[in-house]
Amino acid sequence: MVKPGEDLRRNLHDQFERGDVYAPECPSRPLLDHLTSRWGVLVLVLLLDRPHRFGELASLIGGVSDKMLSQTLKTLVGDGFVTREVGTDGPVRVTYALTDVGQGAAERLADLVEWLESNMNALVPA
Amino acid sequence: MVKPGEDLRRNLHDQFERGDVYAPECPSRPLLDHLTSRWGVLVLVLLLDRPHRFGELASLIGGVSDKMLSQTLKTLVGDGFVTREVGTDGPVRVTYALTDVGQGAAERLADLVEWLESNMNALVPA
DNA sequence: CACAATACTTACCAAAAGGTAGGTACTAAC
DNA sequence: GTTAGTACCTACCTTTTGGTAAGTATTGTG
Repeated sequence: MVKPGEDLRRNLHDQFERGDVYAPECPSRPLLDHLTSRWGVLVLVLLLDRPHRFGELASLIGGVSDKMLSQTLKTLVGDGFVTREVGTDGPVRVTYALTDVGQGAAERLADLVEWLESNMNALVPA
Repeated sequence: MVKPGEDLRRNLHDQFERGDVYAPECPSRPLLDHLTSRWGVLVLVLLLDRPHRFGELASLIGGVSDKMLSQTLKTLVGDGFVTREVGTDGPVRVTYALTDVGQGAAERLADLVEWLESNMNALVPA
């Protein structure tokens, strides 16, 4: 029984005790999209090493624009993969770090990235 | 020394003995994009179980259109992650399977997906 | 020969992602 | 007060992604 005014998110959460990425309406779908987004992967893997400031990420990730980086970070923070901390004293300094869940995801993404970097040559020359 | 007519792909391959996804021109970048594409992930994880036919993939992956599925498969075949085999006898039957490299990638993606399906509830309710 | 099934492809359109350039807000240093 | 640095945001535009619907090619069945 679902009352019309009730929170849809809550219903989905109840409906999928364990996620199923093959179900189009499962909340894990957007999460997977964010984790595997073009810039999201690269950000998360960098944060696995240590927390980074915005400008550090921007210069380490070749080809990313300010706009995309800030958008990507906002999404990851919103999902709960990353924390955003603003330095109180001095000029503007924002540091991004992994949450506990973010750490779990980032480890698996780093595994994929490292595998790809090692095995790239088995793919490209073909 | 690079002659104008020479194969750019070859140069890039020489240049990056080991891939570096943080370098914008590294060939690993597009490969990572294909591996982590919306439908690519789901296809590869399914193929980890066993080879599948086009129609099977279409019905197992909720929400994918024929067009996107065939485009995704074409890309994965082109990269060398997946093989495409057409049955010689009888009506049209096409079977997709992982290559050896595809297997390596798919295992890592499956790891990520399974982690996400288990940890989804630590993220969504927040 | 008509019809169904499978695996596509094509044309058309809408939405999302992404780039560039410029602007903003805050602070510190000169 | 002016300038520089950091971390953004906004408007504008192009490219890519993705959906729908229709059509194609091949083969087997009746």
